[in-house]
Amino acid sequence: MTTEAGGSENLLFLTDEQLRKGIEAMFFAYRGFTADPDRILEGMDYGRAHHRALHFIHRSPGTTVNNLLSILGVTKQSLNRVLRTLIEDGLVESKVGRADKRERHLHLAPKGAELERRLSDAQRARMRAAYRAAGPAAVQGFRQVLEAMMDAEARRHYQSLKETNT
Amino acid sequence: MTTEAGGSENLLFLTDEQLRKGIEAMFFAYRGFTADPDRILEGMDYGRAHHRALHFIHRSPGTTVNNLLSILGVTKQSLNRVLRTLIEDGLVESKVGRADKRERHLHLAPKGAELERRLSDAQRARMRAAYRAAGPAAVQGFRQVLEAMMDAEARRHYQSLKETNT
DNA sequence: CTTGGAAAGTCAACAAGGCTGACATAAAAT
DNA sequence: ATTTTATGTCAGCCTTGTTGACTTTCCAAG
Repeated sequence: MTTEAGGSENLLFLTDEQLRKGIEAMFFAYRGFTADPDRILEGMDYGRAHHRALHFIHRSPGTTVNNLLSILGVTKQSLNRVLRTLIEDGLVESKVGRADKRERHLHLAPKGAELERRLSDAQRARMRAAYRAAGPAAVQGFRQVLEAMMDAEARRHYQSLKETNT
Repeated sequence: MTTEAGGSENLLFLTDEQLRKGIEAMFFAYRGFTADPDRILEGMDYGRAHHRALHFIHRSPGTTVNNLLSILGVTKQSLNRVLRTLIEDGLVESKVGRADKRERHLHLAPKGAELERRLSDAQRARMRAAYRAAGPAAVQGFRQVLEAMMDAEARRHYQSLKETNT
């Protein structure tokens, strides 16, 4: 109980209003976050679910379907629908595992890598602009709060994605 | 061009890897952000869309349908489906405008206020925990980056929502 | 070697919540 | 008097999530 009603700046900002404002920030920002890729995808036969699959296959080449399922947090039926079209259309390659032939290892084919790059470029451009506008200290705080907001399992996945330069 | 390739800590962190990590943080954190209210709503006849409507009606009592549409960024048909059930079930009251009788002004009825509070309590609890874990400085950065990530119109809406104590 | 169970895939059906288009009504504005 | 605005509603479609049932493949333990 070191920080109960003492009102160090540790607690002062935790009013309901402040928390609601944070909630609204998440809501509005997430819309912006998805807006650019969504615009690119509309008209194509793909949607946000395809984008997510491409993103994580790009990030973890050779990942298995099961691993991808657990990262994305959807059912295999839901992912399969998305993955099937990506494979059929030649954006993703599915290779039978060498050690365990039940597993499928997923890689981006050139077409998939190209679409992923287009989507990612757009999304990173917005993220870069936001980072620049807010500054380096803000970015650190941004990441800290988001990480603390994740469920434990999501945080595990998040942390295990490599980052070359923190 | 004061900060081009100079590598002050202004730009060093803007590698693609860092930006991707930010993108992933948004993805995983948003899942956590919606998880608790979603759990409360499952089994009820309501979903995330109902939650959003309740939230913003609570925040702006007496708001019109058109204003709510513009905040939520959906079509009137989509909102109407949600709003109709909330009104029929007695969670939301729709009052014909006094000045302009075409408008409907929306308020939470007691039942609606109670559900909104349950949902908000859960969501605020997670936000509070994340804020506490990350600390006050991080919170400021979090909000700055999110605000910079919004589309201009969303930012307008965001900023016009009152906050008693920044 | 057989068998249990994990990994993957598929089919069917359904729900939430987006969307468009068309149309109706009331009231305000011109 | 006419047009525009705010709202509501019907019908139909799409994406992306869900459950449940079932099959095939194949590793690994008995």
